[in-house]
Amino acid sequence: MTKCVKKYGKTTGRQMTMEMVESQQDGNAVDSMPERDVQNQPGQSQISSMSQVSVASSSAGRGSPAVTLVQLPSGQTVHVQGVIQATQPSVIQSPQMQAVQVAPTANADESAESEGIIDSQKRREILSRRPSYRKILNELSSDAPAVPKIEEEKSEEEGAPSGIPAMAVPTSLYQTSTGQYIAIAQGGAIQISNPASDGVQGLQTLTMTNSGAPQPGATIVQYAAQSPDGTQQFFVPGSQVVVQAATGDMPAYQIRTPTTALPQGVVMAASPGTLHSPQQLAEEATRKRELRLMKNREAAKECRRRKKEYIKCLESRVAVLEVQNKKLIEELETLKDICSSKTD
DNA sequence: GACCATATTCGTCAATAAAC
DNA sequence: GTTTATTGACGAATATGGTC
Repeated sequence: MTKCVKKYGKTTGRQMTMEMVESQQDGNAVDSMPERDVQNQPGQSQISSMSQVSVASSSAGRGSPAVTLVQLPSGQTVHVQGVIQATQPSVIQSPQMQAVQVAPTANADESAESEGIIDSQKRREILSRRPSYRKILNELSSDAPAVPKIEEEKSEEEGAPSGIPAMAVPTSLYQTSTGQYIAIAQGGAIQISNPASDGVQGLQTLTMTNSGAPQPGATIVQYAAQSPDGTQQFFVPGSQVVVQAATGDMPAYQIRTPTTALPQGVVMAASPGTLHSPQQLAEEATRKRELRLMKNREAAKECRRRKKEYIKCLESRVAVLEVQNKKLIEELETLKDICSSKTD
């Protein structure tokens, strides 16, 4: 694997550059592509492979621009409408471009007085963030149909896919020391989510059918990292224990009645709504923080994925524009030749 | 193999935009 | 105005490649 050239240090500006360093032809999956917070994308650049872009043109009707088919190195075929197009919004929106144009004031004093305000406004505008990658890309795709849209996340919002029973809305969420998440839904269903796996594949739901009447007060989940017999245990209401088998590809869970007191390493958490003591409040705050961190963690992952997709889209666009540019140059040369032969 | 430099990945924080 | 989503920035951990 070839190394990447570091684009800039940490003390310098961290503005995103689209400058690519090396090329990689294999078209890796997004997740396998190396990145440094997308400061450099050695696995992304296809600029050097422009020679592999093939073009097929077809003329459109009168007044409408010709449609060009561009075959990208990745095998993707892109329809490019017209060689000369109306000005399109730049896909790379510099924050400076968003700076407010301040009209000159007639009164110099007022101007001086408002200078500080204007400066702060300008600074604020300059520092303001550009629209999200999803938005930029979707706007791009509305301008140019060849640009793929970043799809809205549907897997979570639209519920479980067909064939998989819909999950109950969790009322309490806990994380074990091994990184698994345990959600207790209304009705007693326990959902165990393994963050290492994808989506619902990492979810197991345990429905308590024999737990009897719920205990008054807090819903208690107790988690033991490992019991003496090599299993993971989750203690649930009704003085019962959900035991996870330690071996096997498919984790098996079993409801047991505990025979001993709480093993070492048991973590207890109380559900919201029944908090009274400062300790419980602190636990609730911790729980909320964990939830927030978990959500942000997932959001960061998603953001990075979109960013990679966005950069891939930009690279495709560069490839298309390179081809167009080449065509224009060739056309210009042809016209020049025709003109020179006529004058002779 | 040890060590170093650099690259990559990931979690977190904080600022901002967008949604409500 | 509050909540939620998004994303740049940062640092830590880890991976990778080169040199001795």
